[in-house]
Amino acid sequence: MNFSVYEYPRPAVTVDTVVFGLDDDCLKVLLIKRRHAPFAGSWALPGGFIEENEPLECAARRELAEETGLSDIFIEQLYTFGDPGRDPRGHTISVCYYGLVNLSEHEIRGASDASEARWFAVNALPELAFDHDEIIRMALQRLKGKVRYQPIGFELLPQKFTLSQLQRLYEIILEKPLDKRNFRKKILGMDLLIDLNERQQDVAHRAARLYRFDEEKYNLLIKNGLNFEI
Amino acid sequence: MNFSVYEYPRPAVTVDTVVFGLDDDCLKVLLIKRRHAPFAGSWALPGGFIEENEPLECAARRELAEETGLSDIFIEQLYTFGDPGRDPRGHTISVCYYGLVNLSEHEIRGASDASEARWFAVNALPELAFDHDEIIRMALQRLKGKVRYQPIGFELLPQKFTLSQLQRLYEIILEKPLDKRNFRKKILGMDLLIDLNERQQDVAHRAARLYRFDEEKYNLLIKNGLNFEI
DNA sequence: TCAAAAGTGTTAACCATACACCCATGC
DNA sequence: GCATGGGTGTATGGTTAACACTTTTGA
Repeated sequence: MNFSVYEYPRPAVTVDTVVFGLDDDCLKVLLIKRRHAPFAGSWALPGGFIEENEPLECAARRELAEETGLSDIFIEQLYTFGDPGRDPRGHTISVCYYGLVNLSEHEIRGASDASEARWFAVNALPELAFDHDEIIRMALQRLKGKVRYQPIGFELLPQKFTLSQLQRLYEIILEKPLDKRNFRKKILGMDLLIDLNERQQDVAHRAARLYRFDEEKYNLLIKNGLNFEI
Repeated sequence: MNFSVYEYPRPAVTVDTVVFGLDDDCLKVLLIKRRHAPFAGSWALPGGFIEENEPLECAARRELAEETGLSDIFIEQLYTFGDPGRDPRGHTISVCYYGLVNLSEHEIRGASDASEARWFAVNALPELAFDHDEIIRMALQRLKGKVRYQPIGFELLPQKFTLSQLQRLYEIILEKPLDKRNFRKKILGMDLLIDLNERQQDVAHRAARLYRFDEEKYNLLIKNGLNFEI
C-alpha cells in the first residue's frame, strides 16, 4: 500500500530536558556547552534528535545520560515547541521534558555532543541557544504550579531531609516566605512523612530530625481522592 | 555546512485535536470518520500531518477546519504521543491539542479526509483509530483538572448564559453535584461575571438572568496574582 | 556564653458546607 | 392552579493566618 505519509517532507524531531536541582539556597538548571554547530560553544539544554522507533521519554533520558551523565531521575513531559525558525537548520520540533534531581547526590560530566555540563542558578542564566530560554521559563512556571498540588518537590531533596529543608524548598520555588509553625502543622498533618528518628550530623547548632516521604502511603491515598496541597 | 540532522531518518509528525462540546446534559467529543487507510471507515480525532514550516497550533487549526468546518475556537496543547507502534504506517509522533466549543453555536460537517463528522457523548464513544481513546482520556483528565483553577469552562457556553447553565457545566465536567446557593455565592463573589440585565426568552418557567464572563477583568486580576477556584 | 537553627500552641478571621422555602412564568 | 426551574440567607465547623519564645548544640 502506498501511504501518503511518505510523499511529504518531514520536520526533524528532537527532545530537550530542563533539569532542576536544588542548591542550599537557590534553584539551578543543568546546561551543556554545545560542541557542534549550530550554536557551537553556546550553552543549551541537554537534548538531541530522536532515533528511529525510539519512544519520546527514552530519547530524553538517553540524551540526558549521554551529554551529562545523569540517569534514573524524575522526568515528565512539559510541552512541544515547533515554531518554524526556532532552529536555523530548518523545521525542527522539540518535545521538551522537565526533570528534578537532588543536586548533591548526582555527579554530572559533559560528554558526547556536550563539551561541558554545569549547573546555573535560574536567575543567572547565560545566553542560550535556540529558544531554550523560553523553554526554561515554561518549565519554571510548570514547576511552580505543580509543586503545590503534587508532592514532586521531594525529588529535589535527599532521601532523608529535615522539615526546614523542605520548607526552604517551597520558599525557593514559590518565591515567598512561609510561616514555620503553620508549615510544619500542615505537612505533618498530611501524615505523609515518616519520622526516621534520626538527627542531622555535624551541624553547628541543634540537630534537626530527619524524615522521608512516604510514597506508598501517598499512592494509596491518591486512589481514594486525596488532595495534597501546600 | 553539512548538518548532521539530514543523515537520520525522521519520524512523521501529526497533530490531533480533542474538541469538547457541551450539550444540555452531557459532554461530547467531536470525531470524524476516516476516509483513508489506515483505519479507513473508523472514527478518529480530527488531525493530520503537519506541513513544511507550519507552526503546530496552526496545523491543528487547519486540520480541524478542513475536516470538520470548525474554526476560531479555543484550543491548547495537551500532550505529545510518540510510542513507536501507535501508527501502523511507522514511527509517527502526534502533538495533541484539546479544544472547547459551544456546541449550539457551531455547525460541523465532514470534509476532506473525513467522510463524516459527529459529536459523541464522552461516555458512549465508538471504537477509535490509533491510540485516540488514550488521547481522549488524557484530554478529559486535563479538562477536569484545569476547569477548577482556570475559567476555561466559559468557552463551552454561549456568550450569554445563566448561572444554572454554568453550574450544570461544572457538575457535568466534575461529575458531582454542587449546591446551588453556595455555587452562586462563590461565582458572584469573584466578581467576574457581568450581569447583562437581560432574561432568558421562551422558557416554560421563570426566566433566568443572563450573564457574560468579564474576560478583561480576569486578565487584569491574573496579573496581580488572583486565584480563580471553583 | 554566644550564635544559629530547631521546635512548639493559641487565637481570631475567614471560608466552606449544609440546608428549605418562596417566586415568577407558561401551560 | 400546577409544574418547572429561579432565586435567596443563616448557622456551624473547619481551615488558614498571624504571632514569639524556649531548647539544643557546637564553636
